Amino acid sequence: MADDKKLTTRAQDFSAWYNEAVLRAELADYSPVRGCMVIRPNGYGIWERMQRALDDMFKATGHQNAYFPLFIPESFLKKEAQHVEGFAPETAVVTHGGGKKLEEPLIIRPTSETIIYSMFAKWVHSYRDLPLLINQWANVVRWEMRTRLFLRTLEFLWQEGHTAHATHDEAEDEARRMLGVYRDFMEAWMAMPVVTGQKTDAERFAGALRTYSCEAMMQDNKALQAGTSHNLGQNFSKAFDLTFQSESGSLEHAWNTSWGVSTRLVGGLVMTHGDDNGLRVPPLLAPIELVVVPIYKTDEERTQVVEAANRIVAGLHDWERRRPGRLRVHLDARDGIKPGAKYYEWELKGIPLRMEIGPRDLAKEQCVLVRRDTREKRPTSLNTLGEDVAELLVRVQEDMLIAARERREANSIRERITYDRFREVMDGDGAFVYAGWCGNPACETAVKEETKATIRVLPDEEFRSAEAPTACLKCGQGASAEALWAKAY
RNA sequence: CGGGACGUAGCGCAGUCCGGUAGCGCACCUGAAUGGGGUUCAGGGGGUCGCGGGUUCAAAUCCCGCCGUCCCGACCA
Repeated sequence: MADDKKLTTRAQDFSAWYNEAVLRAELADYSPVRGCMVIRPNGYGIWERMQRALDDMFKATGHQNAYFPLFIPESFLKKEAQHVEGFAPETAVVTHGGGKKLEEPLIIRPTSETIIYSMFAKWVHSYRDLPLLINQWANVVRWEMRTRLFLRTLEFLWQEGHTAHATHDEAEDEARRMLGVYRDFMEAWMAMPVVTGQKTDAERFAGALRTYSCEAMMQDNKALQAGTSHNLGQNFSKAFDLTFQSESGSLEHAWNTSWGVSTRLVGGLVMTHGDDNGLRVPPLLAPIELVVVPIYKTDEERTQVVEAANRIVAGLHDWERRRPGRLRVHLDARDGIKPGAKYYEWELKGIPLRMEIGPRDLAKEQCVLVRRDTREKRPTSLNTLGEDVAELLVRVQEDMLIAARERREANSIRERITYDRFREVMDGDGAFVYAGWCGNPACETAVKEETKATIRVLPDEEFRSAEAPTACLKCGQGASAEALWAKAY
């Protein structure tokens, strides 16, 4: 819809709005291969900043980066029974190489547990080799039936951490710790609040003992599984003979964890913060934090204003040396495009802060700063510009998280709810519903069939309701746990 | 794999019923004016009409076959 200047209204069709927003903000494009996407520089810039921040966090928690092969022998995948059952239906398989049929087909990794733990088995001999903490940045392939830009593509970029530990408790601590790292990242960097907790057996990773996840609420009140962390127990170490000699001399199987987040986060960012004018990117992740738009009529004015703008940008660069990290500022000096058109373009891309500067401003030694999140305009003196910009960026980052959290809570139901009412809610606007679960998988399945909602997680304590639910949402029998029920992407 | 729709310029579409010179909007290029929230005017470039076959003097249009995409279900980070 190149001639339609406004984005589709979210209320009418959030999915249509999402596709439109992603394409028009030039985050991604469709590729010639169905279900795969091309990430454009603007989208990759956001992902790159996510990558860097996460990588720093992984380094700080003692993990090292490594790289493992794209191809996995078919027999490897089959070594862990649940794992192959879970992933076999969605694998891409290479059967020919060099013009000849291969003796053993090669799977294009849907995830790397098998190849990584087969190597861990070579590297680990003693309890002194543990814990082994590895992360890899890679692309993986899962042959999904239905795809959506960023949220579910056949091929996607991600990070997968894989660790080996001497005891169950150490592995459990690691899985929980990395879930916390994800949560911190999503809230502090993405301004995207999440509910953490444990997955039910139905939603557990194929081959894991326990799966933990971060669930974020999108603007259509659906949940997005934004990151997962698994305690794999000894399932893979037994399948790949990953053993070590303990301090007491006995031979034992190691305990593994794995955890990952993907380019799906970029989609989550769009679905959390976007509005009818396009994206809203939190300052910490914005490839450009501040865009300067000069305003002028005549050529003389243009010369004068652009020169002044260049001076101001240089001044900001000078000032920024006192601030950690370089201020990412862009002067949009393109001629022949009216300022209004530039405003729309940068708003569409979600640049958090805009500076408008023209002859009238220069005469008053000021400029106008405009926040993308609230679109609030504020005249600002050029003398204190550095401090004001820095302060505004911090405030925008904070306010976006607060706004997202308020929206989530406004669409959460914690009061006791009947199943009929629950069905109405799920048929209507949807919500995060905190209600009891008896622990019976049959109830979970029945609800999924009837409403398409599932148990997203059994929330961690801090997310649970003040009063523990007493009855199962579906069967009304005694509740053994509180569950977060919602529709999901 | 079941149900529905579509395939015509970079994007969005009209034209198909009723066969007769390949069109529109946006984007792009040139020029001029304009410039504090999506500028205006004038000129211009760009398409084997998804692919293959058939009917016909003549096919985007009718017939047959194939391919592809999107939406709705089952699968999923």
